[in-house]
Amino acid sequence: MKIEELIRDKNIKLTTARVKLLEILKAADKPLCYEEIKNDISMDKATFYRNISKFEEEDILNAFESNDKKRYFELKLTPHAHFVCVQCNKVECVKNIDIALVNYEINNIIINGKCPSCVEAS
Amino acid sequence: MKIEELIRDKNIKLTTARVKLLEILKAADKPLCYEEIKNDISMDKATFYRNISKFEEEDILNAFESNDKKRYFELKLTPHAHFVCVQCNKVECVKNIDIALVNYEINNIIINGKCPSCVEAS
DNA sequence: TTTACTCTGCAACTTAGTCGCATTTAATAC
DNA sequence: GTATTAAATGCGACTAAGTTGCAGAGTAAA
Ligand SMILES: [Mn+2]
Ligand SMILES: [Mn+2]
Ligand SMILES: [Zn+2]
Ligand SMILES: [Zn+2]
Repeated sequence: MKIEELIRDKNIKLTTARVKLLEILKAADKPLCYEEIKNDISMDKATFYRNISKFEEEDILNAFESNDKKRYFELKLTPHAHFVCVQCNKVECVKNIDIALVNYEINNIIINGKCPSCVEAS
Repeated sequence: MKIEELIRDKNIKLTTARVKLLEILKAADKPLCYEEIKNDISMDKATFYRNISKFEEEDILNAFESNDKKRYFELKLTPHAHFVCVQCNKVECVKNIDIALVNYEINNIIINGKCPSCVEAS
């Protein structure tokens, strides 16, 4: 999946800002928030969030609210769950978990709790 | 489980504000946010959140961040998951879902997606 | 290269939740 | 009961992630 094609397939314009943003998200091995991305992009905060919204509308990415009041973003590739540590706020991908709810449409599963190192430390 | 005993078992003072707050949370059949509670309590917003933090420290309640950027609170009784609709922001309890992660400690499972009525409407 | 429309940067704004501080209240001791 | 002390409260000011309005820049198609 090439980034440029990903954008052209959708109803949005191909800009350098968008390509850069999608490249960063594609290279990431976990969901990222604005704070983690801002130093690697030149676009303004408002533009960042407007582009994120566009990507959500176009069904390119998934987002969820973490425990630290920040929103985390990840490209919609293979569906999987996420773990968020309520102590150190680390975000991890969790494959191999499957949940089904009849008549519901599931976008994301977030598991809140303590990660192994925070469990051990407490 | 009587509210007064619940407080006395813990290392916090028994105040009318706390009793009222716990009664509301106990009577609720789903997690509630400050906005949904504020009209039924007389305590200040700061006091509300400070009490919620105390309850969390004392392991009386669970909290999670919803899609609407509000934090939802529920007494820690029988463990179960929660569904949050990304469209109408409705919060529901979901029993009968069980997830285990070795070496992790799970507090809460939040399923994000569209509820049946929002699925139908779209 | 013109035109129409989208995207962008900037600055001002919104809002759930937090913090500092002076006052009140609950719990314990006398 | 009254005194003592530490915790709880109300108020107003503050924080910070994210949003919005607007004017100018860039993209796509003709
Ligand atoms: Mn992931
Ligand atoms: Mn519940
Ligand atoms: Zn952790
Ligand atoms: Zn819904």
